Amino acid sequence: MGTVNAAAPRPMRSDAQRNYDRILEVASAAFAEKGVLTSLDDIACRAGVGPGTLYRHFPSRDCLIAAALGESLGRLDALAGRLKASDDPGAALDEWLLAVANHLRTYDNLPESIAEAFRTEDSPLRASCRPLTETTSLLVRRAKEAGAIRADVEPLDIFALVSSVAWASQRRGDSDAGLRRMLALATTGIR
Amino acid sequence: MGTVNAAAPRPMRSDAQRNYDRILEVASAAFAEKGVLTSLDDIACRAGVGPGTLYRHFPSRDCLIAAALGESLGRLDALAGRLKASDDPGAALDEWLLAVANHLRTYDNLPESIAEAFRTEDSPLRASCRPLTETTSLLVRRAKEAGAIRADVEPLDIFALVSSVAWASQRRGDSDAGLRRMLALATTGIR
DNA sequence: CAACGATACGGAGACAGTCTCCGTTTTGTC
DNA sequence: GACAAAACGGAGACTGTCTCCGTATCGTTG
Repeated sequence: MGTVNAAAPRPMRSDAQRNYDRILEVASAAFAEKGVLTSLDDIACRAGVGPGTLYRHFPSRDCLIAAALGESLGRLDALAGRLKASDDPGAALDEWLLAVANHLRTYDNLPESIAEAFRTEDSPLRASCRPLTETTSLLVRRAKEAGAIRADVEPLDIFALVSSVAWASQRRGDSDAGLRRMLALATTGIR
Repeated sequence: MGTVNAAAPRPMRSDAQRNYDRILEVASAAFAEKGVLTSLDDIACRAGVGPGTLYRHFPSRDCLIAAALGESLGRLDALAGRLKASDDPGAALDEWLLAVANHLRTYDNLPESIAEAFRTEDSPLRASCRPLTETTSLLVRRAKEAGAIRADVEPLDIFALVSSVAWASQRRGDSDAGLRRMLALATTGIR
């Protein structure tokens, strides 16, 4: 073909970009303050746009959540890079799981949304978790090879375990220390 | 005083009793089929009563859930009786925790509702869990005394752990075997 | 058994949230 | 500056929650 390739993503129009940014900014704040179940119309309103505009940019709540999670995800990614180079696979996995659990607590009710997203094939929120599950898989494999954890636990089980601990600690309003404790308790069994 | 005691709970009027029963019956079926988040107006409709009637009998969704849980709770209570008499505290606790986890999976989304109920002092749903947490405390104490589990874990932590496993296994659509596996994995740490 | 007060019913409708449709406005290009 | 494409925004359809109050039913009493 003549054109370079499939999606030539022509840049957003300036007003569109501006609105996109404003919505994202307001949404992040709202999610942080009231959890991911906040009214979307309300977010649109606070961002000074109509509901239609919000839904055009982010067709579903999950899209918006996924976008708002970008920053936290970036931090996780940086950590992942460091941990992949670690020479203590057991400790690396521990640190990673704690970081993932904390990520899941970024917003109230986030664990529920993510768990739900995992039930539908093409959820944007699930897609945003991709690097997260992949890193988990890698670190689990390394830990197994190093004999730091049992050979018969699957990465997905571990992810589920961490999610559920994040869920519980959020429901209980636990502190960071509380999360750490629960996570340690729940993950003892993988060793 | 002359009267027997405080609340002389005069019996329901016959039509009220009939409606109460019908609502409960329909609600149980609806919860079992579609989870505890089903539309209450819809339940009222199917029970052949107006929304007002439903809300008079069960002022909140939690009230209705608590009432619908009665049967499962009865079964748990019977099991509790047996386990309290067991001479193997470790095994008794294991069996109990599995039963509790299964109870929490009675309806879809029940773990969320219960976790939420635990955040408000006078929730009817929380009240309905009372015998459940008490039995857990007792069995945990016995298991500690027998040296079957660590002395530094609290009953509430264990309850939270079981809840979160029930939550996760429900979100994943796990089978009974799956639940059993996850529960074993998550509770290894208490030993 | 009639009549009356207490009890309970039920549905209209207020309210909140989601999401869409389409007439209008803004943008960027020629 | 004019035109087409892109984007806006808000009215409103729809769903679910929950209440209020005029009406119906029940059970008791004379």
